[in-house]
Amino acid sequence: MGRKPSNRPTSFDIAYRAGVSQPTVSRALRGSKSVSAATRERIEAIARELNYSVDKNASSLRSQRSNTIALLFFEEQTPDDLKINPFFLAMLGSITRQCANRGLDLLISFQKLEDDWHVRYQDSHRADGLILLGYGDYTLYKSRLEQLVGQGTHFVRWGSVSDDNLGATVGSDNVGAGRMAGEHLLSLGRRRIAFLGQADEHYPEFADRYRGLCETLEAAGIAPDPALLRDAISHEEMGFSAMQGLLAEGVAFDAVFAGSDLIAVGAMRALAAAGVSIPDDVAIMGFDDIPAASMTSPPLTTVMQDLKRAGERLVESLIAQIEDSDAPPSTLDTQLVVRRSTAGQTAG
Amino acid sequence: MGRKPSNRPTSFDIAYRAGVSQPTVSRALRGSKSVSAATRERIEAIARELNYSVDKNASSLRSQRSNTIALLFFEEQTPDDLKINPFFLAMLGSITRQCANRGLDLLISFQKLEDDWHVRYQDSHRADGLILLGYGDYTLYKSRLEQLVGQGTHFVRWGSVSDDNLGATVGSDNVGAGRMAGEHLLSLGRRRIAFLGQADEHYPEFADRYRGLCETLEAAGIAPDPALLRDAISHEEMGFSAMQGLLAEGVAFDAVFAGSDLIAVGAMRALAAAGVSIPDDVAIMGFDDIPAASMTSPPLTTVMQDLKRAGERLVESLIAQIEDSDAPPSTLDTQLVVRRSTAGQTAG
DNA sequence: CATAATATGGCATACGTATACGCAAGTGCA
DNA sequence: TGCACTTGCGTATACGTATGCCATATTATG
Repeated sequence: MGRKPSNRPTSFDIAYRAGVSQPTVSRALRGSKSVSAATRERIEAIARELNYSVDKNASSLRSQRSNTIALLFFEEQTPDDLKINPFFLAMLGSITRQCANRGLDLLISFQKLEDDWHVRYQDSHRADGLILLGYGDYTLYKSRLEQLVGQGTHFVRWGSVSDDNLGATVGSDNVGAGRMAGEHLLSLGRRRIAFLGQADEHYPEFADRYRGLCETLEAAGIAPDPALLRDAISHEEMGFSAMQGLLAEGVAFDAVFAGSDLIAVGAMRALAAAGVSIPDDVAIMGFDDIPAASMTSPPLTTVMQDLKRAGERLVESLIAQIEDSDAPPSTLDTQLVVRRSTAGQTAG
Repeated sequence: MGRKPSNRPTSFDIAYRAGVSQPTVSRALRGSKSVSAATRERIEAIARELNYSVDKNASSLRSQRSNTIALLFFEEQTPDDLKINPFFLAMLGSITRQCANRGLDLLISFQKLEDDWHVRYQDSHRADGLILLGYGDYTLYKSRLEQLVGQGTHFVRWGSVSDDNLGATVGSDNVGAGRMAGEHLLSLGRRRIAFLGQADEHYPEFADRYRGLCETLEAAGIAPDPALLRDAISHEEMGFSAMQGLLAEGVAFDAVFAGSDLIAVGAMRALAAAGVSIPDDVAIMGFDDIPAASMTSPPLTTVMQDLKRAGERLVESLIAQIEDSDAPPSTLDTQLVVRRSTAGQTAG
């Protein structure tokens, strides 16, 4: 192995040149107030000159703090495929930026929901806390969360805020977004609105979105029709087959609210294949505003989540938890993005 | 700060219960051959029972090996926007999986090309090596690479393999892919093929793709027309304006080869806005096969890079370099994905 | 002027593991 | 039986930093 004698400077080297002790170097570089400004500046100059940087491993070992957080993605069933939910990928950018701003390192990993990921990070002092992202059957997910809580592991997750308080949760206001979607579709004169997405306890986010839709319908005096609710998890294929099923049954509908953009994209394919015109015959909207949403034909109306703030809150919340064991749940507003898939007859 | 007395077990605890010394525990868990099978099994059982896991910081400090690699993304000019090139995001999945398979942790970070990212990782023993991903002005990039080489930092980068050997490089066969694209368009009877992408020393990958195209044209007895070469870096807006420029000049062309899918998508918008029919008037193809490529209208013909193997090679190559200072460059084959944007008149 | 309170920085040590070295017991061979 | 060699493990120590505690110098306070 090409291990050189490693003339990498240590804090002792800096100390020697600065004429101080090693602990003083450590204190100076960490900004301790018990080092005079003059001494600190001298030390900083020498450190810069020698290209010194604190050894992360030694520092973390001694201080028992890694200043690192781990970002864990889940896939329901890893289909040996490398596709990642584009929505979570988009959030990655925001989280990364937050971590950088706060001087935290970010470790990332993809996990199968059923694996033993929960013991790996904090026990080994790799990370001070975890951020969990991923759709997946919540009843399975939940057991893992309970173990994390039991271990005292710090974590935040992205998800439905309303349910049981297992750890800190940050999420969009899914019920509100569902209402907003319903109002939008109603305002276009649509009355028979189908929902594609598994709206039960296994997928609380979908359930919340559906609930918002139902609330709006009921407020308008329309009884939600169970025949217009079709299960689908967040994959294009699921959206395609869910829509095929709906069409096959011959149930009448004039609008579709898909639980995610991926589902919507699949559904649009099925509609196109069946010769249904969008939005003339059927208006359709999705959720997430993934990059592809603006490229479908027609471009897809959707609900945009506030990714930037999501990343901020997730990181902030985790840090709060690590430092004070206090992290209130946090709900984010969403925004409707109207495109041609729900445009009135006038729009091009 | 909620720091508990930390009853987390150490290797001493395991040693005590197993009736052996601490070093024996360490050896057993690392699979050293100088521990008998019986002893190892006993130790492993106890470790499992106590939920012990090796302290990463202590281990890395002592062994001077972090078993971590850092993945660095570059953006040319971070537009305060959180959008990341979808092609690189897709590669993330592959790299992550490779790292997991090899028991490596993966640190990720986004950098501005002009920042001082190059000193941060290896010096501090955060990571054993770097994987660099990103488009960007190569003349600027290059100076950073030279510094990395000077420091003796281990790194691999994704890029154009043909040029100067600054560190290990893994990349697609861009020249070959350019040829393939040219042949495809020629086979459709197109003769006036525009190229959108900055094909100079600043962007070697685009230059390679363009070169492949030119080689094919020349082999067919067609002289490449400089008027059909338009600069564009990999952003949708650049593709849009490049195409607008081309249209404004009134140069005749019947096909477009875009240096990336993002450029192609932008160009398609400009074509659509100008009332040019795709593919009847102009055939267009891109490069990368990003998820959105299949959703444009018409769906975009493109060149698919082998992401799975790319991730494998990048990680393998980096490990080889860390262990033996040996890492040959590696070129990957690409594959043409024909969709309707270049389909013959017959196809739907 | 005496005493107390700060400010500054040194000394000793701990964080938890991995490895060079040595030692004892066991094995093979003559 | 004697010797070289291997197996299996303990002893001692190093990796590089951060921090509790103490000593000295400095200043404030009466």
